[in-house]
Amino acid sequence: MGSTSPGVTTLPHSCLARPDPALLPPSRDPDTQSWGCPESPSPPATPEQPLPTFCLHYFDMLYSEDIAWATKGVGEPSQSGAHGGRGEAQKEPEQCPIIDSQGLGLGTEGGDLQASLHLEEHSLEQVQSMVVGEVLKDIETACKLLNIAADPADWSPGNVQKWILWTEHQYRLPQIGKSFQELSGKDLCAMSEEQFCQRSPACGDILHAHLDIWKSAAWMKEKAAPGDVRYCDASWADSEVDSSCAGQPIHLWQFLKELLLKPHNYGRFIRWLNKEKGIFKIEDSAQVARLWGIRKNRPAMNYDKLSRSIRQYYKKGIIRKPDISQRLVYQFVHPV
DNA sequence: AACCAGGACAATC
DNA sequence: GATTGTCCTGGTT
Repeated sequence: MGSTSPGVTTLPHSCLARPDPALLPPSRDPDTQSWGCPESPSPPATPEQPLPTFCLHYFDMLYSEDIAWATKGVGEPSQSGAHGGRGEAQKEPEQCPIIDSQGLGLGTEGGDLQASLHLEEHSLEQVQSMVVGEVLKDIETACKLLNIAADPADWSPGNVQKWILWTEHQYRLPQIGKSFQELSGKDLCAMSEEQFCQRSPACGDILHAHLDIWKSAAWMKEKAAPGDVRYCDASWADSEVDSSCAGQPIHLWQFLKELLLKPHNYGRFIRWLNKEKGIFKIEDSAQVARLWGIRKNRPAMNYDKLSRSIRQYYKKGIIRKPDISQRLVYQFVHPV
Protein backbone atom coordinates (compact mmCIF):
# COMPACT_ATOMS: atom_id res chain seq x y z
CA MET A 1 0.00 0.00 0.00
CA GLY A 2 0.89 3.58 -0.18
CA SER A 3 3.05 3.17 -3.20
CA THR A 4 3.12 6.25 -5.30
CA SER A 5 2.26 6.10 -8.90
CA PRO A 6 4.36 8.44 -10.91
CA GLY A 7 2.55 7.48 -14.05
CA VAL A 8 -0.54 9.22 -12.91
CA THR A 9 1.09 12.52 -12.47
CA THR A 10 2.36 12.45 -15.99
CA LEU A 11 -0.79 11.34 -17.71
CA PRO A 12 -2.05 13.76 -20.28
CA HIS A 13 -5.02 15.68 -19.05
CA SER A 14 -7.17 14.63 -21.91
CA CYS A 15 -6.73 10.99 -21.17
CA LEU A 16 -8.74 11.03 -18.01
CA ALA A 17 -11.03 13.89 -18.73
CA ARG A 18 -13.02 12.29 -21.40
CA PRO A 19 -16.10 11.02 -19.77
CA ASP A 20 -18.90 9.71 -21.87
CA PRO A 21 -21.40 12.51 -21.68
CA ALA A 22 -24.17 10.02 -21.89
CA LEU A 23 -23.09 8.17 -18.83
CA LEU A 24 -21.76 10.95 -16.74
CA PRO A 25 -23.68 11.71 -13.65
CA PRO A 26 -24.31 14.89 -14.88
CA SER A 27 -25.24 18.36 -14.93
CA ARG A 28 -25.59 19.81 -11.51
CA ASP A 29 -28.14 22.18 -12.81
CA PRO A 30 -31.34 20.47 -13.72
CA ASP A 31 -32.50 23.52 -15.58
CA THR A 32 -29.80 23.52 -18.11
CA GLN A 33 -29.80 20.71 -20.54
CA SER A 34 -26.14 21.16 -20.93
CA TRP A 35 -24.18 18.09 -20.14
CA GLY A 36 -20.97 19.70 -20.34
CA CYS A 37 -19.61 18.46 -23.49
CA PRO A 38 -22.20 17.28 -25.95
CA GLU A 39 -23.86 19.93 -28.01
CA SER A 40 -21.43 22.57 -27.12
CA PRO A 41 -21.21 24.54 -30.33
CA SER A 42 -17.57 25.34 -30.08
CA PRO A 43 -15.20 22.74 -31.38
CA PRO A 44 -13.72 20.19 -29.09
CA ALA A 45 -14.48 21.36 -25.61
CA THR A 46 -11.38 22.55 -23.94
CA PRO A 47 -10.63 21.65 -20.38
CA GLU A 48 -10.70 25.33 -19.56
CA GLN A 49 -14.28 25.68 -20.56
CA PRO A 50 -16.73 26.20 -17.76
CA LEU A 51 -17.80 22.62 -17.71
CA PRO A 52 -19.84 21.29 -14.87
CA THR A 53 -17.88 20.25 -11.86
CA PHE A 54 -18.09 16.85 -13.24
CA CYS A 55 -15.93 17.37 -16.17
CA LEU A 56 -13.19 18.44 -13.85
CA HIS A 57 -11.05 15.52 -14.02
CA TYR A 58 -10.66 13.45 -10.97
CA PHE A 59 -6.99 13.41 -10.83
CA ASP A 60 -6.78 17.16 -10.95
CA MET A 61 -9.11 17.27 -8.03
CA LEU A 62 -7.06 14.94 -5.94
CA TYR A 63 -3.91 16.56 -7.04
CA SER A 64 -5.21 19.86 -5.74
CA GLU A 65 -6.17 18.21 -2.54
CA ASP A 66 -2.61 17.20 -2.12
CA ILE A 67 -1.55 20.79 -2.40
CA ALA A 68 -3.86 21.56 0.44
CA TRP A 69 -2.33 18.85 2.56
CA ALA A 70 1.15 19.85 1.66
CA THR A 71 0.64 23.47 2.57
CA LYS A 72 -1.37 22.63 5.60
CA GLY A 73 1.20 20.28 6.93
CA VAL A 74 3.90 22.91 6.82
CA GLY A 75 2.24 26.15 7.55
CA GLU A 76 -0.80 25.60 9.68
CA PRO A 77 -0.29 24.63 13.27
CA SER A 78 -3.76 23.95 14.52
CA GLN A 79 -7.21 25.34 13.93
CA SER A 80 -8.31 22.10 12.52
CA GLY A 81 -11.29 22.05 14.78
CA ALA A 82 -13.06 24.70 12.84
CA HIS A 83 -12.77 22.59 9.77
CA GLY A 84 -13.85 19.44 11.30
CA GLY A 85 -10.26 18.49 11.82
CA ARG A 86 -8.58 15.65 10.01
CA GLY A 87 -6.78 14.94 13.20
CA GLU A 88 -4.54 12.45 11.61
CA ALA A 89 -3.46 14.36 8.60
CA GLN A 90 -2.54 17.05 11.01
CA LYS A 91 0.31 15.19 12.58
CA GLU A 92 2.04 13.49 9.79
CA PRO A 93 0.19 13.50 6.56
CA GLU A 94 0.69 10.06 5.21
CA GLN A 95 1.20 9.87 1.53
CA CYS A 96 -2.02 9.43 -0.28
CA PRO A 97 -1.50 6.58 -2.72
CA ILE A 98 -2.20 8.54 -5.84
CA ILE A 99 -0.26 11.58 -5.00
CA ASP A 100 3.31 12.30 -5.47
CA SER A 101 3.96 15.79 -4.18
CA GLN A 102 7.27 16.05 -5.87
CA GLY A 103 7.83 19.21 -7.75
CA LEU A 104 4.84 20.99 -6.42
CA GLY A 105 7.09 23.91 -5.72
CA LEU A 106 5.16 24.91 -2.69
CA GLY A 107 7.18 26.54 -0.01
CA THR A 108 6.15 28.73 2.85
CA GLU A 109 9.09 31.02 2.63
CA GLY A 110 8.43 34.47 1.22
CA GLY A 111 7.24 36.16 4.36
CA ASP A 112 5.37 39.10 2.86
CA LEU A 113 3.15 36.94 0.86
CA GLN A 114 2.40 34.63 3.69
CA ALA A 115 -0.74 36.34 4.91
CA SER A 116 -2.36 36.49 1.53
CA LEU A 117 -1.18 33.01 0.74
CA HIS A 118 -2.86 31.89 3.90
CA LEU A 119 -6.08 33.44 2.82
CA GLU A 120 -5.85 31.92 -0.62
CA GLU A 121 -5.00 28.59 0.83
CA HIS A 122 -7.97 28.83 3.06
CA SER A 123 -10.46 29.46 0.30
CA LEU A 124 -8.64 27.07 -1.97
CA GLU A 125 -8.99 24.49 0.70
CA GLN A 126 -12.70 25.06 0.90
CA VAL A 127 -13.07 24.63 -2.80
CA GLN A 128 -10.90 21.58 -2.67
CA SER A 129 -12.89 19.90 0.01
CA MET A 130 -16.01 20.52 -2.01
CA VAL A 131 -14.36 19.08 -5.05
CA VAL A 132 -13.07 16.06 -3.20
CA GLY A 133 -16.54 15.66 -1.79
CA GLU A 134 -17.84 15.55 -5.33
CA VAL A 135 -15.32 12.91 -6.30
CA LEU A 136 -16.28 10.79 -3.36
CA LYS A 137 -19.93 11.30 -4.10
CA ASP A 138 -19.47 10.19 -7.68
CA ILE A 139 -17.54 7.16 -6.64
CA GLU A 140 -20.24 6.35 -4.16
CA THR A 141 -22.84 6.66 -6.86
CA ALA A 142 -20.87 4.31 -9.04
CA CYS A 143 -20.58 1.89 -6.15
CA LYS A 144 -24.32 1.81 -5.69
CA LEU A 145 -24.93 1.56 -9.37
CA LEU A 146 -22.54 -1.34 -9.76
CA ASN A 147 -23.19 -2.78 -6.35
CA ILE A 148 -19.52 -2.98 -5.54
CA ALA A 149 -17.47 -1.87 -2.56
CA ALA A 150 -15.78 1.50 -2.58
CA ASP A 151 -12.43 0.00 -1.79
CA PRO A 152 -11.00 -1.79 -4.81
CA ALA A 153 -9.15 -4.13 -2.47
CA ASP A 154 -12.50 -5.65 -1.59
CA TRP A 155 -13.54 -6.45 -5.12
CA SER A 156 -14.18 -9.93 -6.36
CA PRO A 157 -13.14 -10.79 -9.92
CA GLY A 158 -16.75 -10.13 -10.92
CA ASN A 159 -16.63 -6.70 -9.33
CA VAL A 160 -13.41 -5.98 -11.17
CA GLN A 161 -15.08 -6.85 -14.45
CA LYS A 162 -18.02 -4.59 -13.67
CA TRP A 163 -15.75 -1.73 -12.76
CA ILE A 164 -13.71 -2.14 -15.90
CA LEU A 165 -16.79 -2.28 -18.07
CA TRP A 166 -18.21 0.76 -16.37
CA THR A 167 -14.98 2.75 -16.61
CA GLU A 168 -14.64 1.75 -20.21
CA HIS A 169 -18.13 3.05 -20.99
CA GLN A 170 -17.84 6.10 -18.79
CA TYR A 171 -14.64 7.33 -20.33
CA ARG A 172 -15.09 5.90 -23.77
CA LEU A 173 -12.02 3.80 -23.53
CA PRO A 174 -11.20 1.30 -26.22
CA GLN A 175 -12.59 -2.17 -25.66
CA ILE A 176 -10.64 -3.75 -22.87
CA GLY A 177 -12.18 -7.14 -23.27
CA LYS A 178 -11.21 -9.89 -20.90
CA SER A 179 -7.63 -8.96 -20.30
CA PHE A 180 -8.28 -8.53 -16.60
CA GLN A 181 -10.46 -11.55 -16.14
CA GLU A 182 -9.97 -13.66 -13.04
CA LEU A 183 -8.22 -10.86 -11.19
CA SER A 184 -9.51 -9.85 -7.81
CA GLY A 185 -9.44 -6.30 -6.54
CA LYS A 186 -6.38 -7.10 -4.49
CA ASP A 187 -4.57 -8.45 -7.53
CA LEU A 188 -5.51 -5.33 -9.41
CA CYS A 189 -4.29 -3.04 -6.65
CA ALA A 190 -0.99 -4.82 -6.57
CA MET A 191 -0.38 -4.31 -10.26
CA SER A 192 1.92 -1.65 -11.58
CA GLU A 193 1.06 0.64 -14.42
CA GLU A 194 3.37 -1.37 -16.64
CA GLN A 195 1.46 -4.53 -15.84
CA PHE A 196 -1.76 -2.74 -16.70
CA CYS A 197 -0.29 -1.72 -20.00
CA GLN A 198 0.84 -5.24 -20.72
CA ARG A 199 -2.73 -6.43 -20.36
CA SER A 200 -4.22 -3.49 -22.15
CA PRO A 201 -1.74 -1.60 -24.28
CA ALA A 202 -4.46 0.74 -25.50
CA CYS A 203 -5.57 2.12 -22.19
CA GLY A 204 -3.87 0.28 -19.37
CA ASP A 205 -2.32 3.51 -18.17
CA ILE A 206 -5.65 5.29 -17.99
CA LEU A 207 -7.28 2.38 -16.26
CA HIS A 208 -4.46 2.28 -13.79
CA ALA A 209 -4.89 6.00 -13.12
CA HIS A 210 -8.60 5.56 -12.52
CA LEU A 211 -7.93 2.73 -10.15
CA ASP A 212 -5.52 4.98 -8.30
CA ILE A 213 -8.28 7.52 -7.85
CA TRP A 214 -10.53 4.89 -6.37
CA LYS A 215 -7.74 3.72 -4.13
CA SER A 216 -7.14 7.26 -2.99
CA ALA A 217 -10.80 7.80 -2.31
CA ALA A 218 -10.91 4.65 -0.22
CA TRP A 219 -7.79 5.77 1.53
CA MET A 220 -9.28 9.17 2.31
CA LYS A 221 -12.48 7.66 3.50
CA GLU A 222 -10.60 5.38 5.80
CA LYS A 223 -8.36 8.13 7.11
CA ALA A 224 -11.08 10.69 7.71
CA ALA A 225 -11.80 10.79 11.40
CA PRO A 226 -15.31 9.85 12.44
CA GLY A 227 -17.41 12.97 12.60
CA ASP A 228 -15.12 14.68 10.19
CA VAL A 229 -17.30 17.08 8.27
CA ARG A 230 -14.81 17.84 5.55
CA TYR A 231 -16.10 15.22 3.23
CA CYS A 232 -19.54 14.97 4.56
CA ASP A 233 -21.20 15.95 1.36
CA ALA A 234 -19.96 12.68 0.04
CA SER A 235 -22.71 11.18 2.14
CA TRP A 236 -21.04 7.87 2.53
CA ALA A 237 -23.40 7.03 5.29
CA ASP A 238 -26.38 8.22 3.40
CA SER A 239 -28.60 5.23 3.28
CA GLU A 240 -31.48 6.67 1.38
CA VAL A 241 -33.28 3.62 0.17
CA ASP A 242 -30.36 1.70 -1.00
CA SER A 243 -32.42 -1.13 -2.27
CA SER A 244 -29.43 -3.26 -3.01
CA CYS A 245 -29.61 -5.20 0.21
CA ALA A 246 -26.09 -6.39 0.64
CA GLY A 247 -25.44 -9.47 -1.37
CA GLN A 248 -29.00 -9.86 -2.56
CA PRO A 249 -29.41 -9.63 -6.28
CA ILE A 250 -31.22 -6.46 -7.12
CA HIS A 251 -34.56 -6.52 -8.89
CA LEU A 252 -35.23 -4.41 -11.90
CA TRP A 253 -37.97 -2.45 -10.18
CA GLN A 254 -35.60 -1.70 -7.31
CA PHE A 255 -32.96 -0.58 -9.71
CA LEU A 256 -35.40 1.72 -11.46
CA LYS A 257 -36.41 3.24 -8.15
CA GLU A 258 -32.79 3.68 -7.28
CA LEU A 259 -32.23 5.67 -10.44
CA LEU A 260 -35.40 7.65 -9.83
CA LEU A 261 -34.19 8.57 -6.38
CA LYS A 262 -31.17 10.23 -7.86
CA PRO A 263 -32.56 12.73 -10.30
CA HIS A 264 -29.34 14.59 -9.89
CA ASN A 265 -27.48 11.77 -11.48
CA TYR A 266 -29.98 9.99 -13.66
CA GLY A 267 -32.74 12.50 -14.27
CA ARG A 268 -31.72 12.62 -17.83
CA PHE A 269 -32.34 8.92 -18.29
CA ILE A 270 -35.39 8.37 -16.15
CA ARG A 271 -37.56 10.69 -14.10
CA TRP A 272 -40.80 10.96 -12.21
CA LEU A 273 -43.79 12.35 -14.03
CA ASN A 274 -45.87 12.04 -10.92
CA LYS A 275 -43.98 10.81 -7.93
CA GLU A 276 -47.05 10.53 -5.71
CA LYS A 277 -48.72 8.21 -8.16
CA GLY A 278 -45.49 6.43 -8.96
CA ILE A 279 -45.60 7.39 -12.60
CA PHE A 280 -42.22 7.65 -14.26
CA LYS A 281 -40.85 8.09 -17.69
CA ILE A 282 -37.81 6.50 -19.23
CA GLU A 283 -36.25 9.36 -21.11
CA ASP A 284 -33.33 7.49 -22.54
CA SER A 285 -34.23 3.86 -22.98
CA ALA A 286 -30.85 2.85 -24.33
CA GLN A 287 -28.94 4.34 -21.42
CA VAL A 288 -31.23 2.90 -18.79
CA ALA A 289 -30.83 -0.48 -20.43
CA ARG A 290 -27.10 -0.02 -20.57
CA LEU A 291 -26.94 0.84 -16.87
CA TRP A 292 -29.07 -2.16 -16.06
CA GLY A 293 -26.82 -4.32 -18.18
CA ILE A 294 -23.75 -3.07 -16.38
CA ARG A 295 -25.39 -3.63 -13.03
CA LYS A 296 -26.35 -7.15 -13.91
CA ASN A 297 -23.26 -7.91 -15.87
CA ARG A 298 -25.26 -8.41 -19.03
CA PRO A 299 -23.46 -6.56 -21.76
CA ALA A 300 -26.11 -7.58 -24.28
CA MET A 301 -28.91 -5.90 -22.37
CA ASN A 302 -31.09 -3.58 -24.38
CA TYR A 303 -34.38 -1.82 -23.92
CA ASP A 304 -36.26 -4.57 -25.68
CA LYS A 305 -35.22 -7.05 -23.03
CA LEU A 306 -35.49 -4.63 -20.19
CA SER A 307 -39.02 -3.71 -21.18
CA ARG A 308 -39.92 -7.38 -21.41
CA SER A 309 -38.86 -7.72 -17.80
CA ILE A 310 -40.91 -4.69 -16.87
CA ARG A 311 -43.91 -6.30 -18.54
CA GLN A 312 -43.46 -9.35 -16.38
CA TYR A 313 -44.28 -7.04 -13.50
CA TYR A 314 -47.74 -6.38 -14.88
CA LYS A 315 -48.93 -9.80 -13.77
CA LYS A 316 -47.23 -9.46 -10.41
CA GLY A 317 -48.77 -6.11 -9.72
CA ILE A 318 -45.49 -4.30 -9.27
CA ILE A 319 -45.53 -2.06 -12.31
CA ARG A 320 -48.25 -1.28 -14.80
CA LYS A 321 -48.97 1.08 -17.60
CA PRO A 322 -50.66 4.25 -16.39
CA ASP A 323 -54.32 4.79 -17.22
CA ILE A 324 -53.40 7.05 -20.05
CA SER A 325 -50.80 4.93 -21.71
CA GLN A 326 -47.80 6.72 -23.11
CA ARG A 327 -44.64 5.47 -24.68
CA LEU A 328 -41.89 4.81 -22.17
CA VAL A 329 -44.14 5.74 -19.28
CA TYR A 330 -44.82 3.25 -16.52
CA GLN A 331 -46.32 3.34 -13.08
CA PHE A 332 -45.42 1.64 -9.84
CA VAL A 333 -48.56 -0.01 -8.55
CA HIS A 334 -47.54 0.71 -4.98
CA PRO A 335 -45.77 4.01 -4.92
CA VAL A 336 -43.82 5.31 -1.94
C1' DA B 1 -37.91 2.83 -36.48
C1' DA B 2 -39.06 2.54 -31.94
C1' DC B 3 -42.16 0.98 -28.74
C1' DC B 4 -45.56 -2.35 -26.80
C1' DA B 5 -47.75 -6.90 -25.53
C1' DG B 6 -47.17 -11.31 -24.44
C1' DG B 7 -45.75 -16.48 -25.49
C1' DA B 8 -42.08 -19.65 -25.04
C1' DC B 9 -38.01 -21.29 -23.26
C1' DA B 10 -33.37 -21.09 -21.01
C1' DA B 11 -30.29 -19.69 -17.39
C1' DT B 12 -29.42 -18.61 -12.85
C1' DC B 13 -29.89 -18.46 -8.05
C1' DG C 1 -39.82 -22.15 -8.03
C1' DA C 2 -39.00 -17.23 -8.78
C1' DT C 3 -36.84 -14.08 -11.54
C1' DT C 4 -35.25 -12.41 -15.57
C1' DG C 5 -32.65 -12.81 -19.97
C1' DT C 6 -33.35 -14.04 -24.70
C1' DC C 7 -35.87 -14.69 -28.83
C1' DC C 8 -39.89 -14.32 -31.23
C1' DT C 9 -44.40 -12.79 -33.58
C1' DG C 10 -47.37 -9.40 -34.34
C1' DG C 11 -49.57 -4.94 -33.34
C1' DT C 12 -49.27 0.28 -32.59
C1' DT C 13 -47.43 4.94 -32.73
